[in-house]
Amino acid sequence: MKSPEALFFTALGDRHRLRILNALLKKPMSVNTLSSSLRIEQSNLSHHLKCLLDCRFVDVDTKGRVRTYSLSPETRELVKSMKTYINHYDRYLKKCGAVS
Amino acid sequence: MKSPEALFFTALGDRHRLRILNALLKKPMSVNTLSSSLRIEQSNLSHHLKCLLDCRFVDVDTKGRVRTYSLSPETRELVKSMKTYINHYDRYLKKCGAVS
DNA sequence: TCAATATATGAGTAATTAATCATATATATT
DNA sequence: AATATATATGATTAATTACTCATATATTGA
Repeated sequence: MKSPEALFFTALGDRHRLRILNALLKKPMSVNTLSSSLRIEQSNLSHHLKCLLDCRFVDVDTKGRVRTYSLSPETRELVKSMKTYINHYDRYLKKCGAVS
Repeated sequence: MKSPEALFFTALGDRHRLRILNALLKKPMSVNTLSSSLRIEQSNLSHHLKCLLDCRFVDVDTKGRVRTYSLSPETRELVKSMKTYINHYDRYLKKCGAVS
């Protein structure tokens, strides 16, 4: 079983989940809105949202049958501070053959 | 193909690679030393080191046939600042069924 | 030069993670 | 109550990533 550290990075190391976080950085959104604006199929999206919610990277607010997801305040900070680091490694990352 | 962001997290989202970075946080080490102290088989270790080196998470210094790996200064900062975030999500991470 | 030591690499296999599909649940509307 | 809409979930399959094994390369010392 993975360590919390590895789980943390694994949970964030997915294209769709990062797109979701970036979208929520702008404003809270329902599943439907996320699905159509990011072009991620509903069921697939729900699985990713579950992962993000389980880890508390996002919060959710339910109104009737609409569920609106938002970034948790900590995650907002995290995502922003990550960007500066990623910027630094950016041009090297694609050279790592181990991950693709 | 993955975005630089996703590559960044994927490269870090591996148990062994994180153990390597944590070990190098203390002091630079040769492949041999890393292999025996972390109990990672030599060839497997080399593959992980290649990944970390390609991404410039580590630097290497070659003296004869001994190659000594060290944390790049940026990575030292990164690893430390990550720990505070990970601490916050720690108890939730294990609940994410999507990754194991 | 030959053997030994340290490390790296490529290819194949195993393990993990993501996507898909069918279906379930819950709420709202008629 | 019946239907429609929004979202979630479990199981299967597809894709990605890690591990292993055999072998390669490079350096050192006899």
